[in-house]
Amino acid sequence: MRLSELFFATLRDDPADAEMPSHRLLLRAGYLRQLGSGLYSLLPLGFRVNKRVEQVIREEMNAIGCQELEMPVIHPADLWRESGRYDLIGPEMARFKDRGDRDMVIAMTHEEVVTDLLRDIIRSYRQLPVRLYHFQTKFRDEPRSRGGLIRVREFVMKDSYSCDRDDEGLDASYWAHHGAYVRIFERLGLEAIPVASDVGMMGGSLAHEFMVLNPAGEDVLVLCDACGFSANRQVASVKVPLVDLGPALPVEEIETPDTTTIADLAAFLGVDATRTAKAAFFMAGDGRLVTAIVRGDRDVNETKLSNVAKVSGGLRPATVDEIHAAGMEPGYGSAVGAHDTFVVVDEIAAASPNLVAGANRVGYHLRNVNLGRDFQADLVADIDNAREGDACPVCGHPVILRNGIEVGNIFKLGTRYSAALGATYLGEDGQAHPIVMGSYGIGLGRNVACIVEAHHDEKGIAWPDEVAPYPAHLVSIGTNKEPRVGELAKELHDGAAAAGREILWDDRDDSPGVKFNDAELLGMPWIITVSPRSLAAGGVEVTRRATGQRSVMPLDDARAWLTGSGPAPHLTEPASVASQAASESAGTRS
RNA sequence: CGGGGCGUAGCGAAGCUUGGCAUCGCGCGUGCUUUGGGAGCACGAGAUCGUGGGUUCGAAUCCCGCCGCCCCGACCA
Repeated sequence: MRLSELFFATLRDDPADAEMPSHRLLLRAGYLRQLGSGLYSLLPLGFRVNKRVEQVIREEMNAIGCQELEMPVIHPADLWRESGRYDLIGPEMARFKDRGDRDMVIAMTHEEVVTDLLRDIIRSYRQLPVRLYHFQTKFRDEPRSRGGLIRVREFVMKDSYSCDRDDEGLDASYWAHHGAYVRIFERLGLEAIPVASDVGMMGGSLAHEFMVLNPAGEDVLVLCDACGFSANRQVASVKVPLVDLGPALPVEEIETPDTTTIADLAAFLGVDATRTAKAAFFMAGDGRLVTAIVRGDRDVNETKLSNVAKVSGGLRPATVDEIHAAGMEPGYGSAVGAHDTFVVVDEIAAASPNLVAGANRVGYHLRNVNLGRDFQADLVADIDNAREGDACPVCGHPVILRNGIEVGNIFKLGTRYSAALGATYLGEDGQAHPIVMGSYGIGLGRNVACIVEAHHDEKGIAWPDEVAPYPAHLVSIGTNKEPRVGELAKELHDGAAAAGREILWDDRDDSPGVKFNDAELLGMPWIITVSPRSLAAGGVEVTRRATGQRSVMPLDDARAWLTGSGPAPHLTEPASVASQAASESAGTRS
C-alpha cells in the first residue's frame, strides 16, 4: 500500500479532546475518526487492525470447537419481552417501531436470539454440546462514553454462547473459554488478569472478567501479590479482623453534638472507628428504602448491596425526607427504631457487639447497640467494600487495589434464558430439560485501544506483529539523488504485495524527518529504510519499532523476507539506551 | 442525571474581561530551491466565530434559550 494513496491523515498536534494515549495516538496516526459521542469510524488502518484482532479471536474460538455464525442487529421486542429484559433494561437499550408499528430493539447483546435459535434447532441431547459465536455490532446507549475506544456506544463484539446438557458440560465449556481467552490476550500482547466478577445484568452464577491494568480503568481490582488472588472489588471479600468487645451491655444514650461523620464521632468519644456503626441510606428502583449498616471504619459496596438486597432498577442515595419518613436521622442514623425500610447489615458489623450507633435524634448516639436485641436485620450479608492493605481472603497477605479495563468476560448463565424462552432438549430419560448456557464476550475496539495503551512510546504506536495493520513500513529517501532507491522500493513493495504480504510504502515526496516521524507514529513492527546511504552500506536498513534496534539487511535477504521465503531480520546490535527506555515504557505499561 | 470545562479555517490556539476590518502556528494548493530526523522563499485558497433569539448604530465579544463535545461522579458487558 502506497502511503500516497492511503485514505488517512496524521495530525501533528494532539487532538484537544483526547486524553488517553490510545485515543490520542489512534487519532493522530489516522486510524480513527470520531463521528459523535461514543461513535467512531475506523479508517483503513484501524479497520485492518480490527480485522487482525478478529482473526486471532476467530482462530482461538474455532480451536475450542466454536462455530461462527451471524445474528441480526435488529430484534423484535417481543423476544426481549419473553426473557423479561425488555422492561428490566432501561434507556441503555435503543428501541424503535418499524413501519408496521411493531416494537423493535437494537441489539445490545444476543442471548435472546441465540436462545431462540436453540429452541428452534435443538431437539435432543444428541445435538449437545454446541458452541456458537459471531462478531456483531452492539449498541448500548451508555450514559457516558469515554477514553476514545475504551467505552463507546456502538461497537463490534465477539460474543459466544455455549449450550450444554448440564452443569458439568457448562463447566467444561466455561473453562474451555477461559483457556481460549488466556491464549487470545497473550497473542494480542495484553497482560490480562482473570478476576472473579459480578454477574451484572446477564444473570447467572459464575463470572470472570479479563482485566488489563490501566490507571484509567473503570473497575477496581483487588489483587494479592503473594498468592495471585484477584477479584473485582464488586465481589471481593477480604478478611477484616473482628474486634471482640465482650458480652452485650445495656444501651445508653449519649449526647454527641456536631458528630455527623464517623471521624467526628470517634474523635469526640475517643473511641476507635471500629467500635462504631455506620448507616447508609439508598432508595432502590423498586421503591424500597434500603438501609445499609457497616462497621464504622468500613464502607458499603453498592454493587454487593444491590445484589444481596435483590434490588431492581438500581440504587441512588436517599433524600433526607425519605430517611425521615422511615424514622431515621441522617448524621445520627441507625436501624434502631427504624420502620418501613429494608435493613441490610454487613457481616463484620453483625459480628461486632456493643457498637456506637446513631440515636436517630440530632446530637445523640447510642452506646452498646447490638444486632438482634436493639435492631433487626432483614438480611445479614457481605456488603463490605475492600480496601488497599486489607487481608487477602486466601493467604492473608495485604491486598493491593489497581484500576483495570475489562477486555473480556465469561459468564455461566445456567438456564436463565433457556428456561424463560423454552429452549429445551429431550434427555436420555425422555424428559425435556432446559439447555444449560454460558455467554462470553470480547469487545474488539476496546482491545485495540488496550493494545495501544500497552504498546506505545512518546513517538507513537508500536504494534505487536500479530495485530499490526502491515508487517513493515518502507521508507524511501533520496530518490532524486539516486534513481535506484525508487526502483528498489517499488520492487520490494510490489514483490511483497504479489506474495500476498502487503507492506506500507511511504512513497510521498516528503522530507526524511516527516517520513520517519510518521513511520514511528503509525507503528508498524518493522521500519525499512531504502536510501543512497543504505545502498552504500549493502542493502536496506531495518529497524525494530518497539526496541529501536537496527541493522543493515542485504537486498536478497530483504526480498526473501518480504515475499515470505526468508526469515525476518535478526538483530544482534543491542538496543541503544534511549530506545531501550522507550521500549520499556511501551512494553511494561500494562 | 449532578459537577466542571470547551465550541473561532482540516488540526492546535489567540481575540471575549473593556462591543468597532477575523488573527497566529501547523497543515493544504501553485512555482522554484531542498531531501537521513517534522526544510526555505514567493504567491494563494480556506471561517455564515456551534445554533436560535435578544440588547446595540454596530456582537466572535454582552444577555437568554437550545445543541454538541470532553473530563469527574452516578451508571454500566
